[in-house]
Amino acid sequence: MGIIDLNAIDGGECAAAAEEKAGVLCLELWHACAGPLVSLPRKGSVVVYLPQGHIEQTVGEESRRARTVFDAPPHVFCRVIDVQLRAEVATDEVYAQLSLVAEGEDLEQRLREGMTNADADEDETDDIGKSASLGTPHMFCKTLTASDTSTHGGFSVPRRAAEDCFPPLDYKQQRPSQELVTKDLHGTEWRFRHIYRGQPRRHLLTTGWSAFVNKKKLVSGDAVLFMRGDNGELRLGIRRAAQLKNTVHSSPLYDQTMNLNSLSTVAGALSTKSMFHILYNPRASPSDYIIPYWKFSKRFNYPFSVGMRFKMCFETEDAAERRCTGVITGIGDIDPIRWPGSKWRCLMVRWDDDMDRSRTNRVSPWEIELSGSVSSSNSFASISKRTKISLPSVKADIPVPGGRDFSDFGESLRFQKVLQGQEIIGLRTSYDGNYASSHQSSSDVNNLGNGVGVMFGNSDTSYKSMGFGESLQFHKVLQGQEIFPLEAPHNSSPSSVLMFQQGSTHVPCNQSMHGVNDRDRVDGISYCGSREPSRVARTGRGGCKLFGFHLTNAPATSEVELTLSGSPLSNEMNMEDRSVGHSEAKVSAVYALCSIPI
Amino acid sequence: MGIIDLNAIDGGECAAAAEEKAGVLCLELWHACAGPLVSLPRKGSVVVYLPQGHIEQTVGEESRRARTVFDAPPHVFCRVIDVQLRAEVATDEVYAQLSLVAEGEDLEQRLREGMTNADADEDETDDIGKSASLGTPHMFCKTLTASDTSTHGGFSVPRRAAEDCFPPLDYKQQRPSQELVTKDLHGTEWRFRHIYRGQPRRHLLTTGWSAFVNKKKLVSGDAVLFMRGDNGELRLGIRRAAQLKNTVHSSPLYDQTMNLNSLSTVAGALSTKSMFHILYNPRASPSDYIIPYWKFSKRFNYPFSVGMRFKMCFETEDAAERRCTGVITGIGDIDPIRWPGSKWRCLMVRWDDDMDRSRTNRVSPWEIELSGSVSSSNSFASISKRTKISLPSVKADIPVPGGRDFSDFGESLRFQKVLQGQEIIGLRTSYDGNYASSHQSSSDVNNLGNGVGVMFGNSDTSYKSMGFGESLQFHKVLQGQEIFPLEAPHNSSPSSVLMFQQGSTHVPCNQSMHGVNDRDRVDGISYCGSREPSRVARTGRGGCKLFGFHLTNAPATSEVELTLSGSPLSNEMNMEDRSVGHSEAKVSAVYALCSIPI
DNA sequence: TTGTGGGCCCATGGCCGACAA
DNA sequence: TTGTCGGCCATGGGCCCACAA
Repeated sequence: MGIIDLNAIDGGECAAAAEEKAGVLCLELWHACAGPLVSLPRKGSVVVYLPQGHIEQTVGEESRRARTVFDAPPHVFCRVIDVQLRAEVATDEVYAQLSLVAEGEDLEQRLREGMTNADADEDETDDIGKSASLGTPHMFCKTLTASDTSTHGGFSVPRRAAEDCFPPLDYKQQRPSQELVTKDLHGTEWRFRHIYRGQPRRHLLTTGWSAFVNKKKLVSGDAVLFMRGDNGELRLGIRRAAQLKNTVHSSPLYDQTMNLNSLSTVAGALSTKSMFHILYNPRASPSDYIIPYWKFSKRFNYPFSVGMRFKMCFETEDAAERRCTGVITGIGDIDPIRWPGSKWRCLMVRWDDDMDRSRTNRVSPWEIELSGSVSSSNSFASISKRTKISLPSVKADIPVPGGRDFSDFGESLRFQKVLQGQEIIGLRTSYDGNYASSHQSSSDVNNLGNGVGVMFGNSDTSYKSMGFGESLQFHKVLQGQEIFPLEAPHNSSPSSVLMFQQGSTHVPCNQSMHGVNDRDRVDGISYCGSREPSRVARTGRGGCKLFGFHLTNAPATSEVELTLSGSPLSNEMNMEDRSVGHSEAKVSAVYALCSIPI
Repeated sequence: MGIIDLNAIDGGECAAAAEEKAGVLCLELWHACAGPLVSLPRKGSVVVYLPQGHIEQTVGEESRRARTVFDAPPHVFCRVIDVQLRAEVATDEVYAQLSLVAEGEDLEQRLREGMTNADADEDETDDIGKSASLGTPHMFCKTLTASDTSTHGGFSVPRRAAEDCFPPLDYKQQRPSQELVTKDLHGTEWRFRHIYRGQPRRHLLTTGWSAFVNKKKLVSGDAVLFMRGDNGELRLGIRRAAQLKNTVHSSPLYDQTMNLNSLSTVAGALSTKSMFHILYNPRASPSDYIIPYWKFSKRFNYPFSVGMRFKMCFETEDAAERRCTGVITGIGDIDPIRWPGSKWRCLMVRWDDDMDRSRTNRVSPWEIELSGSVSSSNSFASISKRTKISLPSVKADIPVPGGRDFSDFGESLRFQKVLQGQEIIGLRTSYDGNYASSHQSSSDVNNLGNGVGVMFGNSDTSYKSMGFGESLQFHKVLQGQEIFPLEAPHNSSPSSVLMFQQGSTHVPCNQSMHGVNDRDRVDGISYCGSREPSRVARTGRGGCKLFGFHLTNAPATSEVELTLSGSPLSNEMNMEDRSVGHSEAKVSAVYALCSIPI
């Protein structure tokens, strides 16, 4: 099985005309699967690449490493050399491989000088797929019901959809039926029995449907797309419900790390202005980190201020577009230490309809439209009238003297006060001891515990050092469980000790086990520390001690690296990890911090 | 599920006495699964480590790299710091993690001076497991029949085995039954319904058995072991039939590369005399590369000569020991370039019973016992009488002046004449061009083609340089196909050009795709070049050109690294490899050469 | 003594219309 | 118009003994 070239629209490379047509169909299918909100940049156009967002969406070891070595500006202007449409073999998830080359700084200079319209062509996004799909309306998308995915029955085809997309049946027959031959994004063939029966009569897919559901691991809530080309060829795609996409190995990240440029390679390519590749999954995250130049430049110097109202489009669960409104509650870099001046999700917002609690409270300027005045520049008088909440405005670019200090963000940033203030002081300690040398090496660990620690604090206090003599008791660390977020203590005293606590806001976190095959993969681990909020608990005998942990300042996600020590035989630790067979184990996890209340 | 510490025999670290007992049981179980021929060195003893054999058993990228950088003597004397018994999570395959430290050269010096009995204790192997299992005969091992593994029925327990290992049943009842609770090497619990029924009555495992077979992916021919500890606790293990163990990811090699010291790290540790770890699977290969010192030293300077007869033990398919006899047909280093003076599989042999064609025709001196005179040193007079074939004896240690020349091995080594003569002259060229820069970089490729090349030849000729202007036409490169061995030309002219040719001796070769998950893994590729033996063919348009290849002198295996160039859209190349999406692809493969006739 | 196969029961998959939202 | 349910049948898993090697 090979990966079908979804990009044959360019022609030239593809000799056979039939294949080219299939390519066009695939291109449409790709966009259909990607959803209405996804648009890709055109080949040859200029985009803005935000490494910050790229790292944020990259999970695991690769991201961890990149976060420390990535020394690139927050906004990189790139020329799009090539756009390749792809689909995950395992999940059918669509993604694009973008080949980019960093542009010279003159372009950026022009932008900073206010020449925002230079080289800005609003039409530069790749709307081929969209317009093409408008030209061929023989497509439908249905969110699967419980009955559709049950083993008990088949797939109920909406009448309009069947009449539109499937070859017509002879309705004069008692139970007209036919066999549908379809191909997915990979070119794999799927055959279904299409029958028109029942009382009242309806279109159903029976034989073959169950196998499809099983193979694609579809669950109710996922959506299937059927698409008929002009030549009558049927294609089908799937669009999964937003769910656990965080299986590292089923995501394009895998390729990213293994076969293409790793993040560190990207960093190198940026500095040398050579080409690099990005596997870009626009559905993986609501915030894009590849932005058309015109879109970015229009917003770069826009005078946002707290209180402004705005609109923003989301994709609803049934893959439809939905407009939401909200108000800007704060402005400020999400990571002023590492990415000062970045616009990546620099706007803090509150939504008018708070029904969806999980929605992000940080957006990037180019994601939103200002209410009332969409494209014009300075007509926010009307916006000011609507302002209901008055919060102190914060200057966007915060100076970072010495690279280690940072300013007070004001009250509007209070919710991230503690966590963003954390910084690493050389804690990346790997202890590869073993039975033979563990005793002599334990002194090193103790040194680490006493001397080095995580520095944290905020502008109200000086840095506090937390030693590592403290240890956490680890309870069951079992396969399939989830990792809980690091929570700040409930009392806001700056001297409180960070702790691991079982919380309600848990983020399914796939531990990145480098190259582990599917059978052995650790899908998630869970741990919880003391339940008392004030102080971490000392472990008794047998448990695993926390010898160190490590926090980074990456936006909206943080990372903890635990060095555990303890007998794997103990009841208090049990982990599907071969390295636990040794006396030490290291656990690295990345999880979101953005939803932590303080 | 965690990895049970199988090594609790040491005590001390493990607090609970019950767990310690379980550890003892696991140790026995480990040895039972490993088979009767496997013995591990004792902690603290001295062994001889043969990097050559280690590399030979390590497949893939890691081995490829190690083969070029490993700059260690062929025999390294090491102190065993620790021995950890392990079992593969995926396959239950047993292996051991050995922690070794290279000893000073004085020990080796003593050996070379003939003090073969110094520090040589024949009792130094770890026979705890064996003797313990002799002390607890409550164990049985049964090779699974078709009925045992069928979904139709359960597991038929041999009567003696059931009476020996299982708790007694009340035979007065109509159909006595009980539930057996067993644990495997990982501590995972398996419950079976044990019933005594049928006409005639017999012991059966019914409920639970099928799940076990499915989960462990047992097939008929595999064997299961049941073992009852003194406390009545039941353990079970499996011993798979020799089969496709060549799934890279299911082998301990994975850990080797990822979590522990890689081979290159071992090379470093050897030079600095620091500790290194080896994941040692004694069942993976018939030849051990970790040898007890006494065993090695007894044979190191032994005056082997062609014609000597010997005995050797093998494990038969039903896990029993079997003695085979043969005659030495030649003596010589398997790789005089890289490992001069190595004793690793330096004896060429012919077996008396040629029923098993696949048996190796090279053995190491310590693997065999000389017929008639086993332990005494110089009584090979009787052996000489038996000599039937007279071949010229070859001196074992061949001088390698300048590190690049080599001597004629004599007629007995003729079969490896051409291939062993090859050597690399700095060919490891990786071309990571891309669309943007491929044109300007092509000159580099041409430079490579004209200037650098593989040097090959033998003692009869001077070195011949083969340029890389030549190119091979690649036909279908498809998933699932196999790679064919590199064959020397059929005419023995030393100026012949090495070529890729479709041959009868193909070796299933797993391409090592670093960290690829199971679905995407390239299981094998095939290629064939021109069918005319004298000259490689020039490719026409569209095909893939061979820009370079690379041969190493590793024993019994060789390696070719191909740098391909060509459009992946062309009909002549199609590969399940995403990197082919670029203009270049690199293919690396390792395969055996030992069975190539010339 | 034990490997294989047939008999039998039952759980599940899967196709159907009934019914109602 | 279409989601869910009960009816119904086919298939296969799994427990039983018969028979024979």
